[in-house]
Amino acid sequence: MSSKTEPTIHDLAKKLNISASTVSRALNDNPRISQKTRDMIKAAALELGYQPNTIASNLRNRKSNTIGIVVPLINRHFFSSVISGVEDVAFAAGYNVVISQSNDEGEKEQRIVRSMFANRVDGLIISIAMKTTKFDHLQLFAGKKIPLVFFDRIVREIEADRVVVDDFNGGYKVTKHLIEQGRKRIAHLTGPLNLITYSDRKRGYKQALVDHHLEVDEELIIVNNLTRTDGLMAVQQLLKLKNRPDAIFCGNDTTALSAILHLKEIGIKVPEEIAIVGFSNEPFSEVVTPSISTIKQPGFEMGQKAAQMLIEQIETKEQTATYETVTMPTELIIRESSFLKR
Amino acid sequence: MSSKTEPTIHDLAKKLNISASTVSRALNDNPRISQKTRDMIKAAALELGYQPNTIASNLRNRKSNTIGIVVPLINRHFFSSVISGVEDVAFAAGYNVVISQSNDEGEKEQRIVRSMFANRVDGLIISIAMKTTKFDHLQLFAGKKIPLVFFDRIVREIEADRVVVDDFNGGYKVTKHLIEQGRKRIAHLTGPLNLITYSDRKRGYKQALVDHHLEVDEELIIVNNLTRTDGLMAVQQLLKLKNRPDAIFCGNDTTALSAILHLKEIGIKVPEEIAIVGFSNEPFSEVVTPSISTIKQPGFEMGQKAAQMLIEQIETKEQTATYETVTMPTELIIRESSFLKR
DNA sequence: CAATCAAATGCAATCGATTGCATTTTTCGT
DNA sequence: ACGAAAAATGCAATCGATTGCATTTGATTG
Repeated sequence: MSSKTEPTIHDLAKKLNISASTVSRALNDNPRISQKTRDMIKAAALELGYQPNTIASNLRNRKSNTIGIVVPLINRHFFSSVISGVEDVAFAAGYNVVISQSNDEGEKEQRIVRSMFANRVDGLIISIAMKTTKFDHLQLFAGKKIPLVFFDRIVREIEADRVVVDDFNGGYKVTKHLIEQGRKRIAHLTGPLNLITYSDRKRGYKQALVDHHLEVDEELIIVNNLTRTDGLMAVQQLLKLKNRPDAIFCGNDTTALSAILHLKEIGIKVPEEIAIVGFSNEPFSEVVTPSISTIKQPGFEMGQKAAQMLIEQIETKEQTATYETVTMPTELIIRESSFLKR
Repeated sequence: MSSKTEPTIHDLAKKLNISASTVSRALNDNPRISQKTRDMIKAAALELGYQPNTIASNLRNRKSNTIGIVVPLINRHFFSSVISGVEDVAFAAGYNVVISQSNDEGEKEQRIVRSMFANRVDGLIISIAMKTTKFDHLQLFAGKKIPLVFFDRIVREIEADRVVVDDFNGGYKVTKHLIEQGRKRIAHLTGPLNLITYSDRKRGYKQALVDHHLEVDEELIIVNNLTRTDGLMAVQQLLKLKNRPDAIFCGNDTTALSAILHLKEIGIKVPEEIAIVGFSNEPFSEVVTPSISTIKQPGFEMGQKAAQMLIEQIETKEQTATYETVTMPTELIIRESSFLKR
C-alpha cells in the first residue's frame, strides 16, 4: 500500500526545508536556482517518487501542451496514416497527441470536440464526420482563435488552415484513365456531397467526361454513405439499368471491394465487362483478386504538414489573420481491376 | 475578436451579483440551489458562452473522468475493434477515452504511459508493445493501485485485471485443423516469445502435434517480429529446408498474407502444396485469393469487457486485492488457404 | 409578532504548480 | 571589515472549479 496521495512539490519542499517555489524552479531547471540545490532537489524527487501533476501545471499555465486530432474512423488506413504523421511531428516538438474518432457521427463529433476544448487542447486537427452539418462545436475553436487545422474533409464555412488532397484532379485522373481504357459508360459512386472531397471528385469526374466528349448521365451517379452494403446496393442498382455501365469509379476502396466481390459472385468479369477503380489505397486493395486500381493519398505527409501548421499557429504569438490551404498531390495506381491486358 | 480569456464561473457570478459557489452548484444541478436560480444562471451561462474548464475541475476533484487506452498500433483491425469496444462502454458510463499507440516501441510506450499518469487518467487499459521489457512505467499504476487492465498482450509480472483470448486453444485449433487436412510437417511462424500471446499459441501448436503423434521439429519454428518482410524472409528460409513444410501456421494475418503472395509468385500452390493459416482475422484475409484461414478474436467484446472491469475498479471504493482474468474464446475460420476441396 | 427551523446562498480554503516581486544570503572590491 | 551588487531563495497570489461550514433569507407556527 502506498501513500494516500501523490507527493507534491510542497511535500518535497517540506522535507527539504525549502520553499515550493524553489522546488518548482529546480525541477524546471531554472537558472535562478543554484546547480547544487537543483541536484539535491532532483535527487529527493527521485527518491520520493515525485511525479509532476500535469493538470495543476496546465491550469496555471493555461496551456496543455496537447493537440487533439479527430478523425471519422481510426481503422481506415488513410486516417491512421495521418495520425502517425501528426504524432511524428508533434512528439518531436514536445506535444502530446490525443486521438479520437467520431465514427462519422455528428453527435459524437460534437461531444469529442467540446471535450477537447474543455480540456484546453492547444490546437485541433480534424477531418469532419460524414453526417456533420452543424459547426458550432468548431466555432468554439475558430471563433476564439484557437489553432485549428482541417484536413481532407474540410469545412468551407470556417476559416482555418487546411490540408487537402487534390480531389478534383484525383477524380479527373481516374476518369481519364477509364476513358483511355476504352470505357464509354462510366458510373460514379460517391459520398455525401456536402463533403467537399466527394463533390470535388465528382467535379473531376464530370470534367473528364466533358473534356473527352462523353455524356454525363446522372443516372450513373449514385450518392450514399459508401459502406460495404452501400457499395453492394449501388452496384445492384446500376446493373438493373437498361444501359449498363462498363466501368464504376467508386468513392472509396470499401465500395470498390464490395462491388468486385458482388460482380465476381454473379459471374461478371472485372475488368473485362466492368472496370472498377476505388479511392484511398487501403492495404487490401493491393492484395485482392483482382487487385483494385485506386488513388493514393499521402496520408502520413498530410499529417506531418497539418501538425506543422498547427504548431506554427500555436507558437506564433501574433495572430496572423491569413489562413493557408495546402493541397497535396494524388497518385493514380493502376491495378488489375481497371487494366485490360491484350 | 473574442475576449482575452474564457469566461469563468467568477465572471458569471460577478455579472449576476451572486457567489461563484452558487454558480458552480447551479451548473451541476445541485438541489441546494433553487430551481429558479439554477435556470437563471444556466441562461446567463449560455448567453456568455461559458464553457467549463475541465482542467480546473479535474485538479480540484483529483479525477479526470478519463480513461486511457494504449495499443501497439491503432490501424490493426483487432486493436481498433478493441478501442471501439472500450469507447462504447466508457462513453455510456460518462468517461472520456484517450487513445494512444506505442508503435510497438517500448520507449514510446513509456512516454505515453507516463504522460497519461501525469494527466491523471482514472485508469488505463493497455496491450503492451512488442519490444517492452521494462515495466516501471506500468508499476506507476499498479504500485499506486490506480486501476489498470491488461488485454491481449499482458504482463505476468504485474498483478492486474486481464482480458485475454485463449491463445493456447487458438494455436491448438489451428494446428489440429491442419493435421486433419492431412498435413504432416507444419511450420510455425511466431513473434517475440516474451509476449505470452505468442508463447501460448506456440504451446498450443506443440501440444496439438504431440497429441496427434507428430514430431515437433524446432527447425520449423521461426521467431521474428511478424512484419510483412519478416513473413517473406521466414517463408524463404522454410523453403530452403531439405524437408519442406506442407503447412505454415503464421503468427498473424500480415505474415500469412506475405507468405501467400510470395508462394503465389514463385508458383507454389496454396493450399495444395503448402497450406497457410493466419491469426486475428484482419479484414483483408477474407478478400484475398486464396482467402486466408485465421483465428477470430472478439475484439469489440474484449474492449467492452476491459472497460467494464476498469470502470468497476474505478468506481469501487474498496480496493479489492483480487484480480480477475477473463479469457475470451477464439473462433477458427476456415477459408481457402488451408482447405482442400476434393 | 417573535421564535424556530428549513431552505438558499455565501465565505474561504483547497487542488498542485507557477511566477512577479520581495527578501535573504553570498560574493567581492576596496 | 563594510557596503554594494549579485546570486539564491521565499512569499503570496494566481489559474478555475469545488465544497465544508457558516450565514442569511424565508416560511411556519404558536
